[in-house]
Parts: sequence; C-alpha cells; structure tokens
Amino acid sequence: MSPTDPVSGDVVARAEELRDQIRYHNRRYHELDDPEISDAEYDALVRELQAIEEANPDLVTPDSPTQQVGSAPSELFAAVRHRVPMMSLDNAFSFEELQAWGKRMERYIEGGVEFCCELKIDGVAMSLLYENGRYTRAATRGDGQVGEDVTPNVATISAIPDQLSGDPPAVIEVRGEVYMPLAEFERLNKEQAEKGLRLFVNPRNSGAGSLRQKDASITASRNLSFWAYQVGELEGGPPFTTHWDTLQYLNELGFPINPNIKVLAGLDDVFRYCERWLHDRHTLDYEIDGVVIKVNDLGQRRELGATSKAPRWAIAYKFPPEERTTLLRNIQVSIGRTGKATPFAEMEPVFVGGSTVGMATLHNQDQVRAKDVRPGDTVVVRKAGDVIPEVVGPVLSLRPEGLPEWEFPTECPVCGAPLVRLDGESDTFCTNVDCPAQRVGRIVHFASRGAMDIEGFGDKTVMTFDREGLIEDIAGIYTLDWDRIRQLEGFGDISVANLQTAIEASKSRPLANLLTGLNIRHLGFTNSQVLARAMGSLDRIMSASEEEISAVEGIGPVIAASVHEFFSLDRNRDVIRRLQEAGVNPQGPSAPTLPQTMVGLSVVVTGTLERLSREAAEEAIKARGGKAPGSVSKKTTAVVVGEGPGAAKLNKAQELGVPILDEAAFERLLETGELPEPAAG
DNA sequence: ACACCTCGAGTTCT
DNA sequence: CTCGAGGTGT
Repeated sequence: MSPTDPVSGDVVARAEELRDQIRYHNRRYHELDDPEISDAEYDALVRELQAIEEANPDLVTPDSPTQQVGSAPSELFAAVRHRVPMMSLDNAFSFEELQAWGKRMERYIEGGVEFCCELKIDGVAMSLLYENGRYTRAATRGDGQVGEDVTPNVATISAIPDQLSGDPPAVIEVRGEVYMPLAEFERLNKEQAEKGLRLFVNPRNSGAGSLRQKDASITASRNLSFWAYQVGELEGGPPFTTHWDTLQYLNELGFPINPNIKVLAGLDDVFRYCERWLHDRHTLDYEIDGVVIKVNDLGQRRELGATSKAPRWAIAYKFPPEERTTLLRNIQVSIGRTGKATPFAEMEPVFVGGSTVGMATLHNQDQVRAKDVRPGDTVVVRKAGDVIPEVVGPVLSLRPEGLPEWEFPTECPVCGAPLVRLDGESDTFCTNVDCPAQRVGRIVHFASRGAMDIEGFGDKTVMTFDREGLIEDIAGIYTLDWDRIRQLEGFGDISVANLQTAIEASKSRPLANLLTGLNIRHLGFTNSQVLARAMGSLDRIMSASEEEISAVEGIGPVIAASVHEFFSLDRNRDVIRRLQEAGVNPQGPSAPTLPQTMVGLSVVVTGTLERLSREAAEEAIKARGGKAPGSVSKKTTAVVVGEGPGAAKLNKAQELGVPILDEAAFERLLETGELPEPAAG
C-alpha cells in the first residue's frame, strides 16, 4: 500500500474482489442462464461495491460493473440495438428507501403524485416490435443497449399476439416480461425427473433457457406466458397522459396486462401494496420478487427524466430474499414408523424466509440424485409455501474438486439391519420390524391426535419409556409400570395422574381412530373411517375375507390385501387381544345419526373457525354424509373459510369458481344442505 | 392405458 | 408442503 494512498489496501482489494464476483455472476445470469446466487445476494454484492465507490470515488474504474447495465450478449443469437434503451431500475429494500426516493422526486416536480404499482414478475424482460400491426421482432434486454434477437422463439408464445387488434399504430414497441407459470414449471420438472434429467432450479431459469433454444419448437412446448407493462418506441399512436392509459391501450391491442396493477395516491398506500404482495405472493401462478412503482402522470415523468443508469420516475421495491445459500454438511437418513428411510440435509444454519433453517427433507434417493446435491456442496435453500424448508440445488461452481456423490446407506443407521429398495419403488425401507425407530414411531403414532389421541404421550415420553425398557408395543401403553415411572425425572404425581387419565379416556375412542393407530400400511384416518363405517366393528373387519374388504367403496385390492394380511399375523392378533384385555373398546363408528344433509357434497375447510376446530368441522360434514377432502378440485361443492385460510385453497377456489362460505353460511349448509344464493354482481 | 382426485407418510420451526 | 402411489372413471 502506497503511503500517499489514503484508501486502505483492504478496501481496494475488496472492491476488486467484488468486481470479479459481479462480472462472474453477470455472465452466469445473462449468458449462461444459470445464476447460482439469488437476485438479492447479487444485489447485495453490487450495493457493497457501490458503497465503496461512493465513499472512495478514486476507486471507480470505467470498466467497473457499476458503470454498466447487465453484460454483453452472447454470440448464439443476432444482436439487436434497442432504439430506445431498456434501462434498469433503481432498487429500494425498505420503506425508508422508498420514502427517500419520494423525497428526491419532490425536488423535480410540484404537486401530488399518483403511483402505478405493478408486481415485479421474475421472468425475462422482452422487447416486442410491431410494424403496421404485425409482429416483426422480439429482443431480450441484454445490456439495455443491445439485446438478442429471439423473434422465432417468442413467436411461439400464445399470449403474445401475432397481429394487433383495433387500430394499431405504424410502429409500436411493447415491453414486458416473459415468464413460466409455476404450474408449467412443475410439469416440466416432473417430465425431467421421469426422463432422469437434471431438474431446473427455478421458473426464471427454465423460462430463460426455453427462450434460448435454437429450435423454437422446444420453446413452443414450454408454454411460456407474458405480461406487458410498458411502451418503448411509438410512431403514430394516440397521445397518452398517464401510464395507466398506456396499459389500457396495450390491452386493447391484445396484450395481457397483469390484473393486480393498481394506481395509488401516496407512498403509505404504495407500501401497503408492497406488504400485501410480500404476504400473498404464493397465491400467484408465477414468481414475483418485488413491486415496480412508476409515476403515473407522463408529464411528470418527462420532468423527472433519468440518470445515466435509471429513470427517476420508477423504482423497484425488492422483497427480502427467499433463497439463501449455505453449506450442506451431511446427508443422513431418518427411519419412520413404517421403516421408510428418508434422506435429509444437515446444513449450516441459515436465516431464510423468517426463520433459521438447519435441516430439510430430500424425500428419497431419486430426489437426491435428480438434484445432484452432495455433502460438502454449497446449496440453495428456500421455503416451500412459506413454511417447509427445501433444498433447491447445488451451486456447482463452488463444489470442491472431486467431491464424491452421496451414496444411499445400505444399513439402517438405528438398528443396523439392511435397507432395501424394491424394484419399481421410490422408497427404501429398514427391514427390521423390531427396529427401535420403528417401534417408537408406531407407539407415538398410536397415541397421536388422528388416532387414540392420548395427551402427553408424545415422542419425548415414548422415547424415555423405551429407553427405560418400560414399553414394547402399543398394547404396553395400557400395562405401564407406574411405580417405576414415578421414579423417572420429570414424572411427578401430577403428570402421572394426567397421563393415566388420558390413557383411560383413549379406551373408548371411535373404531376409526383405533384402526388408524394400528399402523396398517395404506390405512390412514380417512380409509380407516371408510372401513369402520362399512364394517361396523373390529371383529367384523378381523374376520372379513380380502374380497369382502376390497368390495368396500374406496378400498381397492392393495389396501384390502394390506388390511387382511395385518389381521392374519399372529403377532398382530396378539396385540389386539392384549388391547381388548386392557379394556380398549372402540365406540361404534356412527354415534347418534344426524340428518344426512350433505350426501353428495364435497366441502373443503381452510383456516380456523370460531365455533368449531377444522377437524370438528370436517367431522360434522362427514357425519352428515358429505366428503371433506384436504384440497380443492373441480368436484368441490364449496370452500369454508375461517381465520388465516390457506392461500392455495382459496386461490384454487377462486380460479375454479367454487363458492366460498363463511362460518355462518357453513352452519346453514350443514343444517339444510343448501348453498346460499351467490351474491349478485 | 390414462387422467384425475385422494390419501398416507414424513417433514420444519416457533 | 411435497412426494409417491392407490382408487376410480373414461
């Protein structure tokens, strides 16, 4: 470091490092369509460099990525110069930054400002040129000045008109976002998985990749879609006064305009809009990574003008990152009550989507292979549906040299028995029925809420009892040695009394609950209920033939065989006998018969109701002859919505036009079996 | 044989 | 929530 240089060498080195990283990621993003860090992480790098350069203007070099937008186009496609440059937008990451933007604007214009707010679709920005109403060219944004000619590929997108309707201008350049709908992304990845091909990491990547096909018929097969949001070049069009008007005009010409666009008067409302979509973004069939806020009045826009990099009249409010990268320390398998060996990722804990994530399921061997994640990899992690962590995929460029593929273990990590995967199945199983993991799991399941519902008898209690050799199987719950339990840490007189009461109460649960608790393969609560209703008693089921069981509506050959085999095994008959000796005496499946008002109806409940739990509401539907499935389909009669409904269900209901009921309407439906009149309008 | 709907099983974190 | 697989109707 030179003595005349006031800037510390650390900062110089850091700036250089950041430039290299940014250039590298630019290339991954723009040329290879294979970004390996999230947009937010990329933005963080750029901002750090900008901060350094602002504090030390001497360090700014003309070739610094901060002086450029994007990167140069590749050679695969012809270059296209945009006659009106496609500028990028400044970003805001907080309400404060949004307000600062508003303040800066006040220096340029007078009076009130209206804002046109649009969802920021996470797709590929596109410029579409129409001459005399005909589609003539499509180009990517590229570096903002020069993009790539993707005319034949984009022509296959059905949402993009080939011929404009109405009275089109001589020349119009329409800008918007090409994106892959989530449903299409899932379909595509399912297809990839079936073919044993590598999965696409996210919809944006697959969208960009689909556009860069030399063979446009591949693009066509990908079902991309489009939202228009801006007019670029224009010759001979009508005069507009607001951005909103231009959007309406684009719509009249035949372009899809996102229905969630809103004009709002103040930044407080704008911020509420941002927060609303941050919360609701999972209800959409496409990914968004923020909100774009534009000054609505075009006169005001002209007054505001632009800096060299971005217009002053627009800003992108970016959501906090949903995806983060972290180190995959190891892959282990856990053994469930059925013996199923489920691989899961053990990661360096990372804060993502509102909580710290250290573990995530990998589902099965094929999923690990398809994602190609290996211990030692840096992996991308996100929240699926806002709650469940998910490993998206590895960051290949950060993979240590020679990192070996993960091998599915051949022995159970708990009991050492062989792990076996049968032909044609995706799951691997521990073959030892006495495996402690399975034994404990079965007992926990027996005592769980959908089964015998024994409060206080969760996995911690069961594991303690198992370790002390106090319990062998589910029947052992009713013959516990309470004197010994009272000597255990944490089991005083009160908790023991509570446990005893809970166990006593479980003896008279409905038959379906007992069946659910027995751990019969393929027999969960719903099918147990079907069986219990059809057969009436445990004895009937135990003495029924396989044919009789499979004759029950909804029970096929596989479940029938599983049930029949379970009751034919001596060890299981012995367990049942001991349960009965202990006084377990299930109540008949149907308590007092209610008027069957709901026959033929299928009602989905979501959220918490005030007077009934969701389970009780579903019970009420079934007890009246109706169905209460867990998801909405076109067969669904109605959706009952309580507090905090599931966005997916609500959205699907709206999509399919399924009536949505509140609690009062639901209670009327239960009584009468009739839907309320749809509201007019 | 296939599409579609359901179900079961394992899952994370507060 | 996600995955895989069973059941049913075409």
